[in-house]
Amino acid sequence: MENGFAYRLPDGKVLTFDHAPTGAEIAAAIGPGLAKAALAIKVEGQIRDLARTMDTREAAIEIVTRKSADALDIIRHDAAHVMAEAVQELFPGTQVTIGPAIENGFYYDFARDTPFTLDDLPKIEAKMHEIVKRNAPLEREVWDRADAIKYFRDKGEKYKAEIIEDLPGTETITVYRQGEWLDLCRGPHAPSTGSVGDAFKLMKVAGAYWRGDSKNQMLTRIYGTAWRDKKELEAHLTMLEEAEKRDHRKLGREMDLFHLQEEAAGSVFWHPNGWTMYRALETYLRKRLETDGYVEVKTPQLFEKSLFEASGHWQMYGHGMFKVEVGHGHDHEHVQTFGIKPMNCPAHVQIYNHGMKSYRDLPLRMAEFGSCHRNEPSGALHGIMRVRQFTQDDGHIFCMPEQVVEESKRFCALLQRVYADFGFSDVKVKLALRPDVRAGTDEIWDRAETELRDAARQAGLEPEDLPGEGAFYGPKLEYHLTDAIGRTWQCGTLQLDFVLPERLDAEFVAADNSRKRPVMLHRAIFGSVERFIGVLIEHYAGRLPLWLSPTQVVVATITQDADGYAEQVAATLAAKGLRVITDTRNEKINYKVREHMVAKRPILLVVGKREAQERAVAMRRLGSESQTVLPLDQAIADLVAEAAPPQ
RNA sequence: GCCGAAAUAGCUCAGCGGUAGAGCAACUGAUUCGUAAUCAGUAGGUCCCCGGUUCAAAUCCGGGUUUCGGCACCA
Repeated sequence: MENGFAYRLPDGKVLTFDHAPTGAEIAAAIGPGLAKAALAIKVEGQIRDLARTMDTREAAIEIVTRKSADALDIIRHDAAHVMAEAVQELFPGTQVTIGPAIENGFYYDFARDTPFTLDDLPKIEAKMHEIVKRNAPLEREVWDRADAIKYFRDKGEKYKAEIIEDLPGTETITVYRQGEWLDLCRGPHAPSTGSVGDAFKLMKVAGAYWRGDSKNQMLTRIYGTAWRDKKELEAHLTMLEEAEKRDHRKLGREMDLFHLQEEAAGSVFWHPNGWTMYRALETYLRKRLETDGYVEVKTPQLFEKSLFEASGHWQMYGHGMFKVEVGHGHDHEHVQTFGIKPMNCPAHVQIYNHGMKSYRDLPLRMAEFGSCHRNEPSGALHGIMRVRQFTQDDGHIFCMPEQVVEESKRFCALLQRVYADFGFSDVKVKLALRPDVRAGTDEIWDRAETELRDAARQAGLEPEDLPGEGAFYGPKLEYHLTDAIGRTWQCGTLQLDFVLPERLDAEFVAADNSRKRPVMLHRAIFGSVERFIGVLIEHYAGRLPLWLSPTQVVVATITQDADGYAEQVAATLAAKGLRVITDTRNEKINYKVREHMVAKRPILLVVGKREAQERAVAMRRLGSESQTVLPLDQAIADLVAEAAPPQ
């Protein structure tokens, strides 16, 4: 096409023009219905405003409508702008900063002396609906850089001016106008504010630092959710309610698993039920580790600070450690400073260093359920997910450099096997690469990063790179699992360390009789046992698999006539190692059924006169509306098999 | 740590200057019942802590603690 313009649609059809058309013109050329429904145009995979004129003669294009996968981002970004306009109309003097689309919605950060409160949201929401109804066109304008800075500065929008100043010189400065209001924005946007529709809701207010830096001023952020239609919005709100029902703090209380209290903020009080679950989990993992060639150790809580100075932790993380000063001598005049361990690695190196190691001893896989304390910032604490005292299912593999890939691969396999036992089949891996401040040469980092990546790949996992996120002592693999409602949690980790063996002088005698440094792999599968239990509670919505359930079986009677038989059934089950309780209270069976189901007890065996006569039980499972009557012997055999931890 | 909100019986919550309340749970009694709440009664409180204002504070004000929602942090 010499002087023509040709654009290819997703179905392969090509549309031609004798001039450079706008996206809107292309949509109109396809059909009037589409022209009306169009929100934006995708040119070679890049989303643009419909009003923009095509700047290439040929391109693969696609019209984005409300139904498109990309529509939500546009709707949400538009909604953020509409919210900003609403806020500035209602609260003059409020400065705007940034307002992107995010997962499930959008937010906008405002600078204002008095932060917004929840009470402001209905007003803002009402104003937003008004602005959407005005349906003002969203018009893109290209501005001169200096003019733009002057404009925003004169208007008192110093944050916007600062954003422009920091944009690279090559960046085109664009502004979007919607009626009387305008905002600096890269776009793209739908043709008018009406496209936002009415399926949005403002959710919460929060503080957020300007540019995400805690040294900067705190802004006031408003979060909203926005969808294609009311039905989608309702579905999202229902999903949030579902997530709330799974909250481990709520279930932890209801199932009497644990509690937290003021005097020990960030430390868990495990109740008998929770501790039973905890021990079941620990026993299970201990078995897995044993099978995989680990030796288990136990190391101290408290260390003289010299050990942490030698390892480098005192200097790097001293601010987050709990420190203890102890006076010795007559008047306690000699003060000795200790630190409660925030991690187990220095202690494990001490065990490694005890006695000369030969290359024949490697790899040495050392595991510990190590209790650690970290003085987490108060705002970081969250139920048992983020605590100040936690137990790492920690492990360190001391190996020769040439064993790193094999050991990493082996660990990936073990981790995947463990996760699969809980139904976590979707595991994502991220590879945290060298940070700016780091130990070791570039050659060492090149090799370490490549080895971790290769090992993950060989284990069937494709890592996503996280540049700059690695620890100062080496790169790390982070394992993110996906729970039953699609949320991801980072639990496992595998970190390569070529600094600590050096600092703590770990060595082995090589085959050629020379002294060499082992490589250290730090690894954890659960991460923090506390947090993993929190994840499990939410993943299973409290309906734990039989082997993890604190109470596995309840034997409940219908009348007192069956009490003797019930005790007999319970005793038989207990003798087989099952955790069983009896409920012979003088209550109706309806009441008992409800109570045990609400308490999330997985198996209810109801016995009355009939069952006692026939040596049978009526089995009802949590989540089931019906029950099965079966012979006692069979029920016992079934339950014993089902209650075994994964093998 | 920062911004905002909250804290009342074991739990969920009402009360918002004038005698501390409800439902569920607990306890006692009656009921002996066939698969998600039987009935009646009894008992239960430093209204988070420390100050202040007031004739009078759960309530208003100040400081603190903890929790919640975010942000920042997460060896």
